[in-house]
Amino acid sequence: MKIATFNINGIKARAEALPNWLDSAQPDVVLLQEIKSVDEAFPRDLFEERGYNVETHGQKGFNGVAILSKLPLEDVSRGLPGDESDEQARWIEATVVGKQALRVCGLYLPNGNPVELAEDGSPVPGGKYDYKLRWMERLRTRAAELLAAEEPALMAGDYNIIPQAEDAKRPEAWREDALFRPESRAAFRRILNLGFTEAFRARVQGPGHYSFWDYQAGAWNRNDGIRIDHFLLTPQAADLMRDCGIDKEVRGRHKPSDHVPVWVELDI
DNA sequence: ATGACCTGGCGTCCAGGA
Repeated sequence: MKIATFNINGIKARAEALPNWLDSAQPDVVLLQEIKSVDEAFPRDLFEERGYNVETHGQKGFNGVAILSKLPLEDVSRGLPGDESDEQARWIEATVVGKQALRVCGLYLPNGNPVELAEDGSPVPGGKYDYKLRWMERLRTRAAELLAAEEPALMAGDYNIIPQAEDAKRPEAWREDALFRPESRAAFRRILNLGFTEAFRARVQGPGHYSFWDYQAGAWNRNDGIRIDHFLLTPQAADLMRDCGIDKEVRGRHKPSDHVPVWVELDI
């Protein structure tokens, strides 16, 4: 089973590029981020006519996540638990029903910029960086529950986290950025250290592997990228992993998103 | 050498992104 994550930066703007990629890559399951659409406006037909079941968790203008699956989806849940007042659409999960069940969670982790810190170095409450770190605390809680179930499960999406210096072409440029600051990376490691496998780094070592290139300043042409889209696998899912990769060439196609798809192949 | 983008929205500029 091939499962992909893809931050599409607006479903309307990707109404051609996304189906084209689906037709060439043939993923069984796709976790989408930044659909930037309400549920009613999501063009389900584009995907249903290709044999996908569609589940969305949309929001007007910003954010928004969705799941496409050629296999049936059950027990769909929308919104990251832990804060009833959080109205941002950044989390959706469902069980993919095949020979063996697979729980998939799609996430769009807050960017966190601008970083606002108090004099003691703590994030200013109510600020965007504070929201990011608090969201990651809630993510850790949900992650621990997934591990406790001891079943094949994964959390994939746009984490807005550059895990290590080798995951950026110019790490020094990101030193003070919410994507690379020590608190952000530590929060990511705390989740990993619960017992997840970061799929890409289990397969590929070394620098030069990115999943995002800014539209500005010719970042793509200079390969000035960062790796911020990740797959975290429970041990039961990691044991099933056959391969993992990044569809880099998608960034060079017509009217691309600024992110490219990342995928895993599971023996399930 | 320098500068440089894209998306959605009660829109023709703004907010948000990374």
